[in-house]
Amino acid sequence: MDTSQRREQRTASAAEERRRELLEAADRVVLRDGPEASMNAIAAEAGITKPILYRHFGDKSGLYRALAKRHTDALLANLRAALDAPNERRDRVEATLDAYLSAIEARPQVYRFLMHPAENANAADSDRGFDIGRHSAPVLRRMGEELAGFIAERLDLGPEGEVAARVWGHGIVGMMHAAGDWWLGERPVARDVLVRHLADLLWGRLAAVGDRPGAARL
Amino acid sequence: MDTSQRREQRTASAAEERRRELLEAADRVVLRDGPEASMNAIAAEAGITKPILYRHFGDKSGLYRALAKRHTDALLANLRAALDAPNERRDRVEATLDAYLSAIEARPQVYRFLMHPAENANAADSDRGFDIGRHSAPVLRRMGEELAGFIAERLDLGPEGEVAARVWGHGIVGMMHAAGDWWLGERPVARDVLVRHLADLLWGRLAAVGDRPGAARL
DNA sequence: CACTGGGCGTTACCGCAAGTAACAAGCACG
DNA sequence: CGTGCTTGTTACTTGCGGTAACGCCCAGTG
Repeated sequence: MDTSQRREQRTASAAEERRRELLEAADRVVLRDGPEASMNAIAAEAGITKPILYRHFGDKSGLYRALAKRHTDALLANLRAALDAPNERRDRVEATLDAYLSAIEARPQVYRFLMHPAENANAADSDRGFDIGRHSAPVLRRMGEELAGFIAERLDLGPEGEVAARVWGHGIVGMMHAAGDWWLGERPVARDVLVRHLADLLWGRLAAVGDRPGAARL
Repeated sequence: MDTSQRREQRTASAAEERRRELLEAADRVVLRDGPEASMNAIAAEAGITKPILYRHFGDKSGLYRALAKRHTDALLANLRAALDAPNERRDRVEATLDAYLSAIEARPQVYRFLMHPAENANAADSDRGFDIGRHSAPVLRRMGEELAGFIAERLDLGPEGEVAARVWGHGIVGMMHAAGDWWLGERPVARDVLVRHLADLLWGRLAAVGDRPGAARL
Protein backbone atom coordinates (compact mmCIF):
# COMPACT_ATOMS: atom_id res chain seq x y z
CA MET A 1 0.00 0.00 0.00
CA ASP A 2 2.24 2.74 -1.23
CA THR A 3 -0.30 5.48 -1.37
CA SER A 4 -1.66 4.77 2.04
CA GLN A 5 1.87 4.91 3.45
CA ARG A 6 2.45 8.28 1.93
CA ARG A 7 -0.87 9.39 3.26
CA GLU A 8 0.05 8.21 6.72
CA GLN A 9 3.35 10.03 6.63
CA ARG A 10 1.78 13.19 5.46
CA THR A 11 -0.96 13.13 8.07
CA ALA A 12 1.54 12.19 10.74
CA SER A 13 3.83 15.10 9.96
CA ALA A 14 0.84 17.40 9.77
CA ALA A 15 -0.28 16.14 13.15
CA GLU A 16 3.12 16.88 14.59
CA GLU A 17 3.05 20.33 13.16
CA ARG A 18 -0.36 20.84 14.72
CA ARG A 19 0.93 19.52 17.98
CA ARG A 20 3.68 22.09 17.97
CA GLU A 21 1.20 24.85 17.35
CA LEU A 22 -0.96 23.63 20.19
CA LEU A 23 2.04 23.52 22.48
CA GLU A 24 2.92 27.07 21.59
CA ALA A 25 -0.59 28.23 22.33
CA ALA A 26 -0.51 26.38 25.63
CA ASP A 27 2.81 28.00 26.39
CA ARG A 28 1.41 31.46 25.84
CA VAL A 29 -1.55 30.82 28.10
CA VAL A 30 0.48 29.19 30.83
CA LEU A 31 3.02 31.98 30.86
CA ARG A 32 0.21 34.49 31.00
CA ASP A 33 -2.19 32.85 33.47
CA GLY A 34 0.09 30.54 35.38
CA PRO A 35 -0.10 26.78 35.69
CA GLU A 36 -3.68 26.90 36.91
CA ALA A 37 -4.80 27.84 33.41
CA SER A 38 -7.80 25.83 32.34
CA MET A 39 -7.90 23.51 29.37
CA ASN A 40 -10.71 25.62 28.02
CA ALA A 41 -8.52 28.70 28.06
CA ILE A 42 -5.69 26.88 26.32
CA ALA A 43 -8.03 25.51 23.68
CA ALA A 44 -9.48 28.97 23.12
CA GLU A 45 -5.99 30.45 22.70
CA ALA A 46 -5.29 27.80 20.10
CA GLY A 47 -8.55 28.66 18.36
CA ILE A 48 -10.12 25.27 18.95
CA THR A 49 -12.00 23.41 21.66
CA LYS A 50 -11.08 21.00 24.40
CA PRO A 51 -11.52 17.55 22.83
CA ILE A 52 -8.79 18.26 20.32
CA LEU A 53 -6.34 18.98 23.06
CA TYR A 54 -7.28 15.72 24.67
CA ARG A 55 -6.86 13.84 21.42
CA HIS A 56 -3.34 15.16 21.10
CA PHE A 57 -2.11 14.93 24.67
CA GLY A 58 -4.36 12.46 26.45
CA ASP A 59 -4.94 14.60 29.49
CA LYS A 60 -3.76 17.79 31.09
CA SER A 61 -0.70 16.28 32.69
CA GLY A 62 0.28 14.92 29.30
CA LEU A 63 0.13 18.38 27.82
CA TYR A 64 2.02 19.87 30.73
CA ARG A 65 4.66 17.19 30.53
CA ALA A 66 5.22 17.91 26.87
CA LEU A 67 5.42 21.61 27.65
CA ALA A 68 7.77 21.11 30.56
CA LYS A 69 10.05 18.92 28.49
CA ARG A 70 10.75 21.73 26.05
CA HIS A 71 11.68 24.21 28.72
CA THR A 72 13.63 21.65 30.69
CA ASP A 73 15.65 20.67 27.65
CA ALA A 74 16.54 24.27 26.98
CA LEU A 75 17.52 24.93 30.56
CA LEU A 76 19.62 21.80 30.77
CA ALA A 77 21.47 22.74 27.63
CA ASN A 78 22.44 26.03 29.23
CA LEU A 79 23.59 24.41 32.41
CA ARG A 80 25.59 21.77 30.60
CA ALA A 81 27.39 24.44 28.66
CA ALA A 82 28.30 26.32 31.82
CA LEU A 83 29.40 23.18 33.62
CA ASP A 84 31.49 21.97 30.73
CA ALA A 85 33.63 25.00 30.22
CA PRO A 86 37.42 24.56 30.39
CA ASN A 87 37.97 26.52 33.59
CA GLU A 88 38.82 25.88 37.17
CA ARG A 89 36.30 23.81 39.05
CA ARG A 90 35.18 26.68 41.20
CA ASP A 91 34.62 28.87 38.15
CA ARG A 92 32.55 26.21 36.48
CA VAL A 93 30.40 25.72 39.57
CA GLU A 94 29.85 29.43 39.88
CA ALA A 95 29.02 29.72 36.20
CA THR A 96 26.48 26.94 36.48
CA LEU A 97 24.82 28.43 39.54
CA ASP A 98 24.73 31.76 37.78
CA ALA A 99 23.22 30.24 34.66
CA TYR A 100 20.42 28.67 36.66
CA LEU A 101 19.73 31.80 38.66
CA SER A 102 19.82 33.97 35.56
CA ALA A 103 17.22 31.72 33.96
CA ILE A 104 14.78 31.86 36.84
CA GLU A 105 15.35 35.56 37.26
CA ALA A 106 14.80 36.34 33.61
CA ARG A 107 11.73 34.19 33.12
CA PRO A 108 10.01 33.64 36.45
CA GLN A 109 6.84 32.49 34.76
CA VAL A 110 8.67 29.64 33.14
CA TYR A 111 10.25 28.87 36.46
CA ARG A 112 6.87 28.89 38.12
CA PHE A 113 5.46 26.53 35.57
CA LEU A 114 8.36 24.12 35.80
CA MET A 115 8.16 23.97 39.57
CA HIS A 116 4.44 23.60 39.89
CA PRO A 117 3.67 20.02 40.79
CA ALA A 118 0.78 19.07 38.52
CA GLU A 119 2.62 16.73 36.21
CA ASN A 120 2.61 13.55 38.24
CA ALA A 121 1.09 10.94 35.99
CA ASN A 122 2.24 7.66 37.47
CA ALA A 123 0.43 4.63 36.14
CA ALA A 124 1.23 1.75 38.47
CA ASP A 125 0.36 3.02 41.90
CA SER A 126 -3.40 2.95 42.05
CA ASP A 127 -3.87 -0.21 44.07
CA ARG A 128 -1.91 1.19 46.98
CA GLY A 129 -1.34 4.81 47.91
CA PHE A 130 2.40 4.34 47.82
CA ASP A 131 3.60 7.06 45.56
CA ILE A 132 5.65 8.51 48.36
CA GLY A 133 8.86 10.19 47.44
CA ARG A 134 9.02 12.00 44.09
CA HIS A 135 7.73 15.33 45.22
CA SER A 136 10.31 17.48 43.58
CA ALA A 137 9.37 18.76 40.18
CA PRO A 138 10.59 16.61 37.29
CA VAL A 139 12.92 19.36 36.20
CA LEU A 140 14.75 19.08 39.50
CA ARG A 141 14.96 15.33 39.18
CA ARG A 142 16.44 15.62 35.75
CA MET A 143 18.93 18.25 36.82
CA GLY A 144 19.92 16.13 39.78
CA GLU A 145 20.43 13.04 37.68
CA GLU A 146 22.36 14.98 35.09
CA LEU A 147 24.66 16.51 37.64
CA ALA A 148 25.08 13.15 39.33
CA GLY A 149 26.22 11.62 36.07
CA PHE A 150 28.62 14.46 35.50
CA ILE A 151 30.13 14.14 38.96
CA ALA A 152 30.46 10.38 38.70
CA GLU A 153 32.17 10.74 35.38
CA ARG A 154 34.61 13.50 36.23
CA LEU A 155 35.48 13.20 39.89
CA ASP A 156 37.41 10.50 41.62
CA LEU A 157 35.19 9.58 44.53
CA GLY A 158 36.65 6.18 45.24
CA PRO A 159 34.40 3.31 46.30
CA GLU A 160 30.77 4.25 46.84
CA GLY A 161 31.46 6.82 44.17
CA GLU A 162 28.25 6.07 42.30
CA VAL A 163 26.05 6.59 45.30
CA ALA A 164 27.99 9.59 46.50
CA ALA A 165 27.67 11.20 43.09
CA ARG A 166 23.92 10.74 43.12
CA VAL A 167 23.56 12.12 46.60
CA TRP A 168 25.68 15.09 45.68
CA GLY A 169 23.90 15.67 42.41
CA HIS A 170 20.47 15.82 43.92
CA GLY A 171 21.74 17.60 47.00
CA ILE A 172 23.48 20.36 45.09
CA VAL A 173 20.50 20.85 42.81
CA GLY A 174 18.22 21.05 45.82
CA MET A 175 20.48 23.60 47.45
CA MET A 176 20.50 25.71 44.33
CA HIS A 177 16.76 25.44 43.96
CA ALA A 178 15.87 26.28 47.54
CA ALA A 179 18.26 29.20 47.75
CA GLY A 180 17.09 30.42 44.36
CA ASP A 181 13.46 30.22 45.32
CA TRP A 182 14.04 32.17 48.49
CA TRP A 183 16.17 34.71 46.68
CA LEU A 184 13.62 35.16 43.91
CA GLY A 185 10.94 35.95 46.46
CA GLU A 186 12.84 38.48 48.54
CA ARG A 187 15.64 39.56 46.21
CA PRO A 188 17.78 40.86 49.06
CA VAL A 189 21.11 40.84 47.23
CA ALA A 190 22.52 40.85 43.74
CA ARG A 191 22.87 37.57 41.93
CA ASP A 192 26.63 37.34 42.06
CA VAL A 193 26.60 37.70 45.82
CA LEU A 194 24.22 34.79 46.09
CA VAL A 195 26.40 32.75 43.77
CA ARG A 196 29.46 33.45 45.85
CA HIS A 197 27.78 32.45 49.10
CA LEU A 198 26.52 29.22 47.58
CA ALA A 199 29.91 28.36 46.18
CA ASP A 200 31.46 29.15 49.56
CA LEU A 201 29.06 26.73 51.12
CA LEU A 202 29.97 24.02 48.65
CA TRP A 203 33.63 24.78 49.22
CA GLY A 204 33.38 23.81 52.84
CA ARG A 205 33.30 27.18 54.47
CA LEU A 206 30.65 25.86 56.85
CA ALA A 207 33.30 23.61 58.34
CA ALA A 208 36.10 26.13 58.21
CA VAL A 209 34.49 29.15 59.77
CA GLY A 210 34.90 29.73 63.50
CA ASP A 211 32.35 29.98 66.28
CA ARG A 212 31.03 33.38 67.04
CA PRO A 213 33.07 35.18 69.69
CA GLY A 214 30.18 36.35 71.81
CA ALA A 215 28.32 33.07 71.63
CA ALA A 216 28.21 32.26 75.29
CA ARG A 217 25.90 29.30 75.10
CA LEU A 218 27.45 26.18 73.66
CA MET B 1 -21.55 41.83 81.67
CA ASP B 2 -20.01 39.18 83.83
CA THR B 3 -22.15 36.28 82.69
CA SER B 4 -21.79 37.04 79.04
CA GLN B 5 -18.03 37.14 79.46
CA ARG B 6 -18.05 33.75 81.07
CA ARG B 7 -20.28 32.48 78.32
CA GLU B 8 -17.94 33.82 75.69
CA GLN B 9 -14.98 32.17 77.34
CA ARG B 10 -16.77 28.87 77.63
CA THR B 11 -17.96 28.84 74.06
CA ALA B 12 -14.56 29.98 72.87
CA SER B 13 -12.75 27.19 74.65
CA ALA B 14 -15.37 24.72 73.47
CA ALA B 15 -14.85 25.95 69.93
CA GLU B 16 -11.13 25.45 70.28
CA GLU B 17 -11.68 21.98 71.59
CA ARG B 18 -13.93 21.27 68.63
CA ARG B 19 -11.34 22.68 66.32
CA ARG B 20 -8.79 20.28 67.72
CA GLU B 21 -11.12 17.37 67.15
CA LEU B 22 -11.73 18.46 63.60
CA LEU B 23 -8.03 18.78 63.00
CA GLU B 24 -7.46 15.29 64.27
CA ALA B 25 -10.15 13.91 62.02
CA ALA B 26 -8.64 15.78 59.10
CA ASP B 27 -5.26 14.40 60.03
CA ARG B 28 -6.54 10.83 59.95
CA VAL B 29 -8.13 11.32 56.53
CA VAL B 30 -5.15 13.09 55.04
CA LEU B 31 -2.72 10.46 56.28
CA ARG B 32 -4.99 7.77 54.89
CA ASP B 33 -6.06 9.28 51.55
CA GLY B 34 -3.28 11.73 50.89
CA PRO B 35 -3.52 15.49 50.41
CA GLU B 36 -6.09 15.13 47.66
CA ALA B 37 -8.67 14.12 50.22
CA SER B 38 -11.95 15.93 49.72
CA MET B 39 -13.55 18.22 52.25
CA ASN B 40 -16.54 15.92 52.18
CA ALA B 41 -14.41 12.99 53.25
CA ILE B 42 -12.85 14.97 56.07
CA ALA B 43 -16.21 16.17 57.27
CA ALA B 44 -17.55 12.63 57.17
CA GLU B 45 -14.61 11.36 59.21
CA ALA B 46 -15.37 14.04 61.79
CA GLY B 47 -19.00 12.99 61.80
CA ILE B 48 -20.29 16.28 60.43
CA THR B 49 -20.79 18.02 57.11
CA LYS B 50 -18.82 20.50 55.07
CA PRO B 51 -20.14 23.89 56.15
CA ILE B 52 -18.89 23.36 59.68
CA LEU B 53 -15.39 22.81 58.42
CA TYR B 54 -15.66 25.99 56.44
CA ARG B 55 -16.92 27.88 59.47
CA HIS B 56 -13.89 26.80 61.44
CA PHE B 57 -11.14 27.12 58.87
CA GLY B 58 -12.41 29.44 56.17
CA ASP B 59 -11.37 27.28 53.29
CA LYS B 60 -9.40 24.19 52.52
CA SER B 61 -6.05 25.89 52.53
CA GLY B 62 -6.87 27.29 55.97
CA LEU B 63 -7.50 23.82 57.27
CA TYR B 64 -4.38 22.47 55.64
CA ARG B 65 -2.31 25.30 57.00
CA ALA B 66 -3.50 24.59 60.52
CA LEU B 67 -2.75 20.92 60.00
CA ALA B 68 0.66 21.59 58.53
CA LYS B 69 1.57 23.90 61.39
CA ARG B 70 1.18 21.10 63.93
CA HIS B 71 3.41 18.71 62.06
CA THR B 72 5.90 21.40 61.22
CA ASP B 73 6.16 22.47 64.85
CA ALA B 74 6.83 18.92 65.92
CA LEU B 75 9.44 18.36 63.25
CA LEU B 76 11.20 21.62 64.00
CA ALA B 77 11.38 20.76 67.68
CA ASN B 78 13.17 17.53 66.80
CA LEU B 79 15.60 19.27 64.51
CA ARG B 80 16.34 21.99 67.02
CA ALA B 81 17.17 19.42 69.63
CA ALA B 82 19.57 17.63 67.30
CA LEU B 83 21.19 20.86 66.21
CA ASP B 84 21.58 22.18 69.74
CA ALA B 85 23.40 19.23 71.25
CA PRO B 86 26.79 19.92 72.89
CA ASN B 87 28.90 18.04 70.38
CA GLU B 88 31.31 18.79 67.64
CA ARG B 89 29.88 20.72 64.75
CA ARG B 90 30.08 17.82 62.36
CA ASP B 91 28.28 15.57 64.81
CA ARG B 92 25.51 18.07 65.25
CA VAL B 93 25.08 18.47 61.53
CA GLU B 94 24.94 14.74 61.02
CA ALA B 95 22.48 14.34 63.87
CA THR B 96 20.22 16.98 62.36
CA LEU B 97 20.32 15.43 58.92
CA ASP B 98 19.59 12.08 60.47
CA ALA B 99 16.68 13.47 62.46
CA TYR B 100 15.10 14.88 59.34
CA LEU B 101 15.63 11.74 57.31
CA SER B 102 14.35 9.54 60.11
CA ALA B 103 11.20 11.61 60.24
CA ILE B 104 10.43 11.37 56.56
CA GLU B 105 11.34 7.71 56.52
CA ALA B 106 9.17 6.84 59.48
CA ARG B 107 6.11 8.79 58.42
CA PRO B 108 6.16 9.30 54.67
CA GLN B 109 2.50 10.22 54.62
CA VAL B 110 3.18 13.16 56.87
CA TYR B 111 6.10 14.08 54.67
CA ARG B 112 3.92 13.85 51.62
CA PHE B 113 1.32 16.10 53.15
CA LEU B 114 3.84 18.68 54.28
CA MET B 115 5.44 18.85 50.85
CA HIS B 116 2.29 19.01 48.80
CA PRO B 117 1.80 22.54 47.61
CA ALA B 118 -1.87 23.27 48.20
CA GLU B 119 -1.46 25.68 51.06
CA ASN B 120 -0.69 28.85 49.18
CA ALA B 121 -3.23 31.37 50.35
CA ASN B 122 -1.72 34.71 49.50
CA ALA B 123 -4.09 37.61 49.68
CA ALA B 124 -2.42 40.52 47.91
CA ASP B 125 -1.54 39.19 44.51
CA SER B 126 -4.80 39.14 42.61
CA ASP B 127 -4.37 42.29 40.53
CA ARG B 128 -1.22 40.98 38.90
CA GLY B 129 -0.08 37.41 38.56
CA PHE B 130 3.14 38.16 40.39
CA ASP B 131 3.28 35.60 43.09
CA ILE B 132 6.52 34.29 41.69
CA GLY B 133 8.96 32.80 44.09
CA ARG B 134 7.64 30.92 47.15
CA HIS B 135 7.26 27.56 45.55
CA SER B 136 8.88 25.54 48.25
CA ALA B 137 6.50 24.15 50.81
CA PRO B 138 6.07 26.33 53.90
CA VAL B 139 7.75 23.72 56.02
CA LEU B 140 10.92 24.16 53.97
CA ARG B 141 10.74 27.91 54.30
CA ARG B 142 10.40 27.66 58.03
CA MET B 143 13.25 25.20 58.32
CA GLY B 144 15.41 27.42 56.16
CA GLU B 145 14.69 30.51 58.21
CA GLU B 146 15.24 28.65 61.43
CA LEU B 147 18.57 27.30 60.31
CA ALA B 148 19.54 30.71 58.99
CA GLY B 149 18.89 32.24 62.37
CA PHE B 150 20.89 29.55 64.04
CA ILE B 151 23.84 30.01 61.73
CA ALA B 152 23.80 33.76 62.05
CA GLU B 153 23.73 33.47 65.80
CA ARG B 154 26.44 30.87 66.25
CA LEU B 155 28.92 31.28 63.44
CA ASP B 156 31.29 34.11 62.81
CA LEU B 157 30.68 34.93 59.18
CA GLY B 158 32.10 38.42 59.20
CA PRO B 159 30.47 41.18 57.15
CA GLU B 160 27.58 40.02 54.98
CA GLY B 161 27.05 37.46 57.69
CA GLU B 162 23.31 38.01 57.79
CA VAL B 163 22.84 37.39 54.11
CA ALA B 164 25.29 34.53 54.02
CA ALA B 165 23.47 32.84 56.88
CA ARG B 166 20.16 33.08 55.08
CA VAL B 167 21.61 31.74 51.85
CA TRP B 168 23.20 28.89 53.69
CA GLY B 169 20.12 28.15 55.77
CA HIS B 170 17.84 27.82 52.79
CA GLY B 171 20.52 26.16 50.72
CA ILE B 172 21.31 23.48 53.27
CA VAL B 173 17.64 22.78 53.86
CA GLY B 174 17.08 22.49 50.14
CA MET B 175 20.00 20.12 49.81
CA MET B 176 18.64 17.96 52.58
CA HIS B 177 15.17 18.00 51.12
CA ALA B 178 16.14 17.14 47.57
CA ALA B 179 18.52 14.39 48.58
CA GLY B 180 15.95 13.03 51.02
CA ASP B 181 13.21 13.05 48.43
CA TRP B 182 15.36 11.19 45.96
CA TRP B 183 16.50 8.75 48.61
CA LEU B 184 12.97 8.10 49.83
CA GLY B 185 11.90 7.20 46.33
CA GLU B 186 14.71 4.82 45.43
CA ARG B 187 16.10 3.89 48.83
CA PRO B 188 19.43 2.75 47.37
CA VAL B 189 21.47 2.94 50.57
CA ALA B 190 21.04 2.97 54.31
CA ARG B 191 20.29 6.23 56.01
CA ASP B 192 23.63 6.68 57.69
CA VAL B 193 25.42 6.38 54.37
CA LEU B 194 23.30 9.15 52.96
CA VAL B 195 23.97 11.27 56.01
CA ARG B 196 27.71 10.78 55.65
CA HIS B 197 27.70 11.74 51.99
CA LEU B 198 25.69 14.87 52.66
CA ALA B 199 27.94 15.90 55.50
CA ASP B 200 30.95 15.26 53.28
CA LEU B 201 29.44 17.56 50.71
CA LEU B 202 28.91 20.28 53.30
CA TRP B 203 32.44 19.76 54.54
CA GLY B 204 33.90 20.76 51.24
CA ARG B 205 34.79 17.41 49.80
CA LEU B 206 33.52 18.61 46.45
CA ALA B 207 36.42 21.04 46.35
CA ALA B 208 38.96 18.67 47.84
CA VAL B 209 38.46 15.59 45.73
CA GLY B 210 40.63 15.07 42.66
CA ASP B 211 39.76 14.74 39.02
CA ARG B 212 39.15 11.27 37.78
CA PRO B 213 42.30 9.65 36.42
CA GLY B 214 40.85 8.31 33.20
CA ALA B 215 38.89 11.45 32.41
CA ALA B 216 40.47 12.31 29.09
CA ARG B 217 38.17 15.14 28.12
CA LEU B 218 38.68 18.29 30.17
C1' DC C 1 -18.62 10.12 -10.91
C1' DA C 2 -20.57 8.40 -6.58
C1' DC C 3 -18.88 6.61 -2.26
C1' DT C 4 -16.55 5.73 1.81
C1' DG C 5 -13.24 6.02 5.53
C1' DG C 6 -10.64 8.66 8.70
C1' DG C 7 -8.78 12.85 10.68
C1' DC C 8 -10.36 17.59 12.39
C1' DG C 9 -13.74 19.85 14.71
C1' DT C 10 -17.99 20.83 17.28
C1' DT C 11 -21.86 20.79 21.01
C1' DA C 12 -23.53 18.97 24.89
C1' DC C 13 -23.02 16.33 28.51
C1' DC C 14 -21.13 13.66 33.13
C1' DG C 15 -18.88 13.53 37.63
C1' DC C 16 -16.81 15.68 41.16
C1' DA C 17 -14.91 18.95 44.32
C1' DA C 18 -14.85 23.67 46.51
C1' DG C 19 -17.55 26.79 48.47
C1' DT C 20 -22.20 29.03 49.91
C1' DA C 21 -27.10 30.22 51.05
C1' DA C 22 -30.87 29.27 53.72
C1' DC C 23 -33.00 27.07 56.95
C1' DA C 24 -33.72 23.94 61.61
C1' DA C 25 -32.79 22.72 66.29
C1' DG C 26 -30.69 23.01 71.08
C1' DC C 27 -29.85 25.90 74.87
C1' DA C 28 -28.27 29.62 78.00
C1' DC C 29 -29.89 33.90 79.50
C1' DG C 30 -33.07 38.17 80.15
C1' DC D 1 -41.72 32.61 77.57
C1' DG D 2 -38.98 34.25 73.89
C1' DT D 3 -34.55 36.01 72.03
C1' DG D 4 -30.11 35.33 70.33
C1' DC D 5 -26.03 32.55 69.55
C1' DT D 6 -23.78 28.44 68.24
C1' DT D 7 -24.09 23.94 65.88
C1' DG D 8 -25.74 21.53 62.49
C1' DT D 9 -28.30 20.31 58.20
C1' DT D 10 -29.87 20.07 53.04
C1' DA D 11 -29.53 21.67 48.74
C1' DC D 12 -27.57 24.53 45.67
C1' DT D 13 -24.05 27.07 42.38
C1' DT D 14 -19.82 27.32 39.90
C1' DG D 15 -16.06 25.70 37.58
C1' DC D 16 -12.99 22.24 36.23
C1' DG D 17 -11.22 17.81 33.89
C1' DG D 18 -12.72 14.58 30.89
C1' DT D 19 -15.87 12.17 27.41
C1' DA D 20 -19.64 10.69 24.11
C1' DA D 21 -21.78 11.43 20.04
C1' DC D 22 -22.28 13.58 16.18
C1' DG D 23 -20.94 16.75 11.56
C1' DC D 24 -17.65 18.01 7.98
C1' DC D 25 -14.24 17.73 4.63
C1' DC D 26 -11.43 15.58 1.48
C1' DA D 27 -8.18 12.04 -0.29
C1' DG D 28 -8.22 8.01 -2.42
C1' DT D 29 -11.10 3.79 -4.64
C1' DG D 30 -14.61 1.04 -7.44
